[in-house]
Amino acid sequence: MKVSDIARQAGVTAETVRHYTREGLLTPERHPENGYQLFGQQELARLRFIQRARTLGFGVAEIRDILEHADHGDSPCPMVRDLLASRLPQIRERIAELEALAARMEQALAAWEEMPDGTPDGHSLCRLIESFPEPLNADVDADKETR
Amino acid sequence: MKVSDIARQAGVTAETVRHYTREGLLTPERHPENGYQLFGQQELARLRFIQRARTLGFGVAEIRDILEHADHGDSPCPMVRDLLASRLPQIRERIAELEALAARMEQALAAWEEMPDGTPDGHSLCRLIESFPEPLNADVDADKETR
DNA sequence: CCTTGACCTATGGGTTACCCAAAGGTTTTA
DNA sequence: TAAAACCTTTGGGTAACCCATAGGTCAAGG
Repeated sequence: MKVSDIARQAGVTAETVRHYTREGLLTPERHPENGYQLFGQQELARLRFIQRARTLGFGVAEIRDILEHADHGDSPCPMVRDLLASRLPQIRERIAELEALAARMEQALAAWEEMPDGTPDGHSLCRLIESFPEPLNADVDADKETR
Repeated sequence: MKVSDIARQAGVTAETVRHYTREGLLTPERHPENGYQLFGQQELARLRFIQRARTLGFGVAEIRDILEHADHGDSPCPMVRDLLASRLPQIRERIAELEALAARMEQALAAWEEMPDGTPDGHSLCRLIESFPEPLNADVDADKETR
């Protein structure tokens, strides 16, 4: 199998496969003559494993560690459980942040229904934004990479 | 006011202020002799405006556009409303993704209570992960940059 | 007056998980 | 056999900062 073959079978792009290979999660053989990467069934299983791990929230570096453990014959399961258990509260926190953000956005949209568009006058740039509560110096960056 | 003064007053780091300055959101004067950045009350107000906009989910590039509109004497309010209205559904979608992720994580943790840690045997790397439903080729990357 | 510590500057690299373009070699197909 | 399709590596982009480095500046105490 070449790159795009395994990619198609797993439902990812060839670029993603190359990315995992660069990161050491996949270790294809090389065709001795043309240098093409050659993947077998084992690599396909590995790729599917990676996908499942990704859907569980594991990062690429973590998956690499998990795979290395397994390749050494060690069970990665305890590590997997620990990672998952420690990550879950962070996800919940993130959800709460986003819900707060959505609530602020809705509140803004609702309030602005009955507020005139003001032309910037040196004291105000956009009342729609300035009428908002001052950030509490801690939740300012509470929505990193939302966009 | 120097960089760290305005930063303190707004509750952000000096690095953040420098970042906004580099991105053109703040345009401090320069001390002619030592090249230090000098901020006045107007810049402080601008910085606070930026913070409010950030808590509403606007990106730095968008805020720059908003500020430029205002600086040209145009009301940025309609733009602000449109941006907000178009972003809200994306936030909701993201929340739904994260909730699905949290549910998968909890389901995994629960199921693994009664599953033995297996040693990798060539057919299985980690059953805890492999016992999971195959990603549907679309939600694989549904949780980008969660970590 | 001078030293020290706190602060300033600009530059460049790191973070995350990929995506994309370019330049050039290879394989497949019509 | 020539074009289409695919392969390779390299390098740059994404978002919003954070951090390290090297070197200049300033305020206060001895």
